[in-house]
Amino acid sequence: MRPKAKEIIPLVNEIVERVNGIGLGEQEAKLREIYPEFFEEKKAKKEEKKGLPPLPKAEKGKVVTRFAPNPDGAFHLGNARAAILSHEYARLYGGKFILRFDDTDPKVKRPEPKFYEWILEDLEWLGFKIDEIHIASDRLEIYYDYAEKLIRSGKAYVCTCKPEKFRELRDKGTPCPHREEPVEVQLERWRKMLNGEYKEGEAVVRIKTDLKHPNPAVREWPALRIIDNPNHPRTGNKYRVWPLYNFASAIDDHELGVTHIFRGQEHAENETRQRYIYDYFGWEYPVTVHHGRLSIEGVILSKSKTRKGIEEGKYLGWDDPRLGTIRALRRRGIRPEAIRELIIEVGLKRSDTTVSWDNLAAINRRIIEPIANRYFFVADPIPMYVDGYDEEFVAEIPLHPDHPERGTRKLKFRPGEPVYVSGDDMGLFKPGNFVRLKDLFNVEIVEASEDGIRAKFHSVEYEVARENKWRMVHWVTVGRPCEVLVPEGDKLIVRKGLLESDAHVKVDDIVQFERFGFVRIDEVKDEKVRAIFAHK
RNA sequence: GCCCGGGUGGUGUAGCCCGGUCAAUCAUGCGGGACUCUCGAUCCCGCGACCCGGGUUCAAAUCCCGGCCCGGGCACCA
Repeated sequence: MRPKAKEIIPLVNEIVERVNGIGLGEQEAKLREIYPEFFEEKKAKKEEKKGLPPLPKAEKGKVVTRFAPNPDGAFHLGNARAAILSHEYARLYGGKFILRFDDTDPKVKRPEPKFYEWILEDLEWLGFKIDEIHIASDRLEIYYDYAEKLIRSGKAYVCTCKPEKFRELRDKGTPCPHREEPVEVQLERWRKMLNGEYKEGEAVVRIKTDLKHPNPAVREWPALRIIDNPNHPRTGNKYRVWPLYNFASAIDDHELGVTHIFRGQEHAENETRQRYIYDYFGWEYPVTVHHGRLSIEGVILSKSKTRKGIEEGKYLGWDDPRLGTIRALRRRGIRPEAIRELIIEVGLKRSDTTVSWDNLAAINRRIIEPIANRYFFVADPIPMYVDGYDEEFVAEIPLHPDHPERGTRKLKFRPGEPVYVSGDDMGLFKPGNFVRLKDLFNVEIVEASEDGIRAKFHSVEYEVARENKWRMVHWVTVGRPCEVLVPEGDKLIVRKGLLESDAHVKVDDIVQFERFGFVRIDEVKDEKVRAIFAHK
């Protein structure tokens, strides 16, 4: 057919033209009649695409996954990748999903009590069913036990080298003087670590590895260290020997029966380290899936940057609409299903991905479009004085064009009183131009300036506006004060204006301000409304 | 410097393991149109990509070698 494309194209165009001429309902009816399979196929195809690829070595009912955040900051879209994949596969295989707080660094990445709660809250908001919750700081005795076992079996030792000295030896591939000392000596030092005879930085438990491992960074990696006065938010100063990430993770993944691990590719090398422990104990290492880093265009995800911004007063808090934390997305009116869908779409790729906001917005729009009621919000209002219509006129507009059953809202026009239109539409208000005040009537612009617009009534009928292709604008007469916070990259723009008085909105509603965009109602104080912009 | 990983339209993704069915999927975006009292939604049509070079082969996005580019790791952090 291809060589004949030139002849076919006009034919196709003609047919398309004809089909478009017969109206949508009729088109569908006709199609069902002549080609009923089409509808079934379409559905089947969609479902097939949605799913995640099968998980290697996964047995129905036996998959156990976990998500192990450090509660030192709010949960964000980047973390959500590992979390959602873990949870999704647990559900897919009828398995178990574990939340484990990895709060073993009371010093550099200090956990804070509120983040334990927030993470749980955010996961629940995302629709997670959490089967078990564990907190690493409750489990120190368990880590101690395993550490001692490793020391006894000569697989680990207590090293009291100065860090710089140790690094030097390690890089050369030579053992440090403590490595080969007898077990009794090691155990004695281990006791000294626990009872406080060594101070912070003076001793560390190391796991024996291949001294010639090509990557010096995995050689003789540290498993537990001392922290003086940890003042841990959950255990205070009860414990001063704390496991490092690799040790605690390795032990817990085994102890909790984790079968599949999802984590960022930055952890690939940690797996090599952790495997030593599995080998020493003869355990089977879980199946691991490494994914790339997920970021979203123009949104800040980094915990340290966020914290700094908050401290400097640049951000309103962890849920500032400019941020990529889950609470910030929620505050903007992004639905959990949209986040889940996005992450499933991005999938298991190992390369880093930066998705565009458009992409998330498109998914979210599809979800909220049917639920969001419509209202008129006039940003930067400008009065328009209309001559030539001397009666009161009540415009009754459906709350949602596709759902008349939800009822209507009423906007009243009173002769002699101005209607307010948006400064954003100034380009349409040129003398001699015609515009339609949506659901009210058509006017001709007589004069226009930033201070006010004079217009002349033309006609009521919508059809007149449509035939002439006149543009349509939204408007209010009396409105309640309303501001919309619009995140734009690093800036948070405040749009002030008037919201139609018949808008009975409450906090958490996701609505559409017509011709402005979808917003979530953030606060309603007396008459005043604050909303946060989600997307067009 | 040393050690991993990755490069498919503007963006994201499928395909790569097991070479042909790929003149390459789907979504988003962009352009055009239909419909509609929103510049929204819906529907239709269109645009646009296999990092580069070599090799193997009848046949390469897919296998091999080399190069380039981009991420990540190299903490007594997680």
